[in-house]
Amino acid sequence: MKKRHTTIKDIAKAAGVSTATVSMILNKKDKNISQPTRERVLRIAKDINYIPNSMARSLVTSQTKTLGLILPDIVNPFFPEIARGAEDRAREAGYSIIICNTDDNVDQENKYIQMLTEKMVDGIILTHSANRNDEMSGLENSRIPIILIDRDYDSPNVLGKVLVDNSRASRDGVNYLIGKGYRRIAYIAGPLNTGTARDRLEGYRMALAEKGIDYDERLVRVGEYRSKWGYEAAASLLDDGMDFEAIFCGNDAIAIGAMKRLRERGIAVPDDIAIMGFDDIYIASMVDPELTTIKQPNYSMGYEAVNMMIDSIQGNKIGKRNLILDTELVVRKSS
Amino acid sequence: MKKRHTTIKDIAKAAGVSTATVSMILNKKDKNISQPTRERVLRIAKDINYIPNSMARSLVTSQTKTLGLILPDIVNPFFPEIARGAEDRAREAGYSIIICNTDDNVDQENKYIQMLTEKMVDGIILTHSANRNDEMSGLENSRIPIILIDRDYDSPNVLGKVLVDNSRASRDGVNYLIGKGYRRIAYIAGPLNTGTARDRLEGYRMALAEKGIDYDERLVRVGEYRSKWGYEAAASLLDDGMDFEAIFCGNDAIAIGAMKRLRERGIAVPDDIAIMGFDDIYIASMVDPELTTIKQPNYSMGYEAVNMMIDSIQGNKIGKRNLILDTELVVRKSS
DNA sequence: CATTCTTGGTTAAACGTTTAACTACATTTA
DNA sequence: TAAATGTAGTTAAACGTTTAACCAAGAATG
Repeated sequence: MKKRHTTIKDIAKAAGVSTATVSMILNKKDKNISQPTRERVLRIAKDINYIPNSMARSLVTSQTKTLGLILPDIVNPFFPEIARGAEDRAREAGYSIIICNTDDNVDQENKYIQMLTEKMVDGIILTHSANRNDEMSGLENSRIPIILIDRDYDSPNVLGKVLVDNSRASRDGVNYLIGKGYRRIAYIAGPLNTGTARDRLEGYRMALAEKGIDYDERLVRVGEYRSKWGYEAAASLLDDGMDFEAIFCGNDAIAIGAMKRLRERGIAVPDDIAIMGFDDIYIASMVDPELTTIKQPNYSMGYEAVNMMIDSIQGNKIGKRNLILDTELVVRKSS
Repeated sequence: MKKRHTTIKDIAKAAGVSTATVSMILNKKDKNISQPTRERVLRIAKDINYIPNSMARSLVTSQTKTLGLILPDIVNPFFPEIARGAEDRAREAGYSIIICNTDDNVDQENKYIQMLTEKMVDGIILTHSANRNDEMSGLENSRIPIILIDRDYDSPNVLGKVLVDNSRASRDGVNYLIGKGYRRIAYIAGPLNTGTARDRLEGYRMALAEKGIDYDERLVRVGEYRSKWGYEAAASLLDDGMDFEAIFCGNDAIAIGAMKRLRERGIAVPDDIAIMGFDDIYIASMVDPELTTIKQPNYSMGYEAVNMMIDSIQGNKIGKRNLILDTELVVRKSS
């Protein structure tokens, strides 16, 4: 009593036509099929509740209508919106998305690329985890098209990129702070083995340089993209007796951690010290005071990456394409 | 110049054996294959960088090693952990996960079930979106195994459930508040067409009843699971001139919204009014004051659901199985 | 009226695996 | 020594589609 699914053959038999005919009708490649036949076949298909088997189809067309989405960790509030944007565009185009969490582990990433290759996905959207010291990444010898998202990386294998200009965004943010009159601005950075952290730090330095403010490296702390780090770094800045009027943070998580510590020390934000984040994660508008930050277009990144992928799959070989999306300064209460 | 992948046939030819032999070796069903042959085949497979085509395999085995995960919205901070738990267990077992966002739209859910069926996933993990007025749900005539998560629903088609006892958890939470001496406790509920909201409200009433506190319906507001609703409901409670010492909220989002409004009105939490949430989302520990709440085991829910699914796929037909996971009262500063 | 087009299909191969059934030979066992 | 068992494979069908190539008969064209 093996559960057999109804197939195109069943329809063919019931309708008294060949499977080819059925296939053509179901795929609307039916210019030369008579109306009565078409209707009969469609009717029967509906009656027996026919569901196509896309494995079989994929085997012959070598298209799975499936995309892989590899990112560090869906639990990190930065990524769900990306995933959602990706999924939305995918659905519109009839694609589905397999999701993979790497925890920024290159080995894991490589395994996933391999797995997705076996599953014959039509493309991969990748937030690449390679650190600078990249041992040969699986990205390099993948045979399926890859679009990079959020993090830049150079490889002949990537077909496109969707990024933001972190350095510029960061510069704009610091400029805003300077414009508000703050001069001594501390910076709590993320890990410098990531390109985003390097670029953001560079933007910070550029902004200072442009306004003729000296770069004081004692005001800069390098760590991780986590609120725990912000919490620690803020303490260390205070304990070192630095004087500063504002803290620009590598991302919102850091900012929130820092704010927490300042609050514990009885320092008022923004009256005593202003705080600025980066990302505009969901939480940013809910903390007290609401966080001024630089909004990354996460949803759009996901959406556009998939869009680019689909464009390219459908043969509009636009060649290598890079998309730089705009960030937006979101002024709230913390500055 | 069509891009052809290397197949098992290429290996077979190069090794001078049949494809069956290669297949057996690659799948470790190779009891009666000689060691030299085995080594030769493996060698060649590696050399030509062979990658199996799982479409072809799936077609014959009718197993895709893929699971569908249908949930309302991955952007809602409640769900990423579930997704992560699911993905982690899936990966351990060699499965991958297709993710689907329904926005609590039953039509969308049905379309996804259909799509996943076409893709021949081995199972579906579903946070069901049906409201009470459920027009025939696609769940009912799916032919693939379904495991329900977070939201209960009765259907012969579901193979198992992973839930928490919302009513009990809620009762425990309110009991805690009562234990702390609060008597007049308001309740800001989620939408009562969801089972979770109904159960949580019931728990609230039970706790009151047990301690002989009158249920005052003017202290109860019903709305949505969003912080905006908490923000509005808090205002309405205050504006109606109700007196109360604590607010128990249907979830953390509501609680955060309510806290925001109280702050704006200059009401101190917890000194003037205590607040308690439900879920323990990531943000809960970052707001000020940190939110006392009831932790749902989201990661475990995802993990266990997939685990149950895999168990059942692998033939350990344990029959219909329901798993009720424990919640945990997390006492922080807001109460 | 012979030819070409159109209409309405059919046939059969192909996609890349897995797997049940078979073979051929060598070795054990009764 | 005949039968059974073990070893090392091979053959071929099957999974459910798609699609290029073919076909037959009537309609239109020159």
